[in-house]
Amino acid sequence: MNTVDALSELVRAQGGKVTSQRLIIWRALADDKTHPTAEAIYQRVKPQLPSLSPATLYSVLNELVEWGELRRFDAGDGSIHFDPDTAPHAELICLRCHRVRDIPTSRAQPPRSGDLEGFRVLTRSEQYYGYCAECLAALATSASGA
Amino acid sequence: MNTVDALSELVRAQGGKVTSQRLIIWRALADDKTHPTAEAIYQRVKPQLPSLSPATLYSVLNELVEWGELRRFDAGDGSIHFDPDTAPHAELICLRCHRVRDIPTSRAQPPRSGDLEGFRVLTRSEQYYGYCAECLAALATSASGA
DNA sequence: TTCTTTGCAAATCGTTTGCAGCATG
DNA sequence: CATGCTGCAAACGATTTGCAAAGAA
Repeated sequence: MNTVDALSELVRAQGGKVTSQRLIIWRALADDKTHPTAEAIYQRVKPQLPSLSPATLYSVLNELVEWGELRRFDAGDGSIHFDPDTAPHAELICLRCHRVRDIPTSRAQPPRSGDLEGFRVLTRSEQYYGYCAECLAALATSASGA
Repeated sequence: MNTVDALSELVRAQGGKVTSQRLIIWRALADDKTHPTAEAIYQRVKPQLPSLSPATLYSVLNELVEWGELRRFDAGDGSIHFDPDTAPHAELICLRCHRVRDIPTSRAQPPRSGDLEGFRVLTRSEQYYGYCAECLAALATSASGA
């Protein structure tokens, strides 16, 4: 995600307004590596902005996603997770306990531009789905136990 | 996604039953490259199984996801999309019109196993978010027009 | 002042749940 | 025959909507 200053300019350039709600939500997201859900972000921001309505939060999150500043992904636990980290990395997602862990990705090779046909890429997302060590153990136990 | 035969064996190995609902849904998904939503799959299967309840469809889809046979991802249009294609490829997703297009990925390099700490990877997912040519044009128009 | 954004609360809609009957193995 | 699965319909919960009031430019 960009800096608060850069986002402010972006909003103004679009004829929008830099409100305190936007500022507080942007700051709450800065440098976040926890892949929070909307609910988690809400709880985090609430103390600084007790009157914040969920509708506003969703609206701000959605615009960040549309600007390519925030990434939204499905961890399979029924709710959507957000990630403001635009540095190249991948997520390891357990299909059983739905925990999410970041891992480095050595390669940051975008697809050949010839394949893109005019598409402008803003963010990339990479996920590895499988089972974490704990769940593998649990599955092995239940399999032999049954 | 695996073949119907392989899935049948997998189900039986778990003490499950190969029902006609599972078979029909599996077949409907085979070789699908359209990234359908649950709703789209429902409409596709309905004619062959008019009594199918959404609950059953979701149940079958969810177990496929947990087995690593089906991939689920967020295209930002409010509903979840599915993809049975396990061959290495990436999706190009437009943040404005939410259309999804497949592109080849030359590299299929999994992360160094040292980083995985016992995690067993079943499927990988790669998405590029941005704007398609049409939406870029529309954005340029509205920007100059306003 | 003007026009975007907020907050509220109700509405929406995709998805899940609980349970009785049914079909598979 | 035993158990897992299905269909139904209600419940659920995350996200969105509409509108009047508030605040940024």
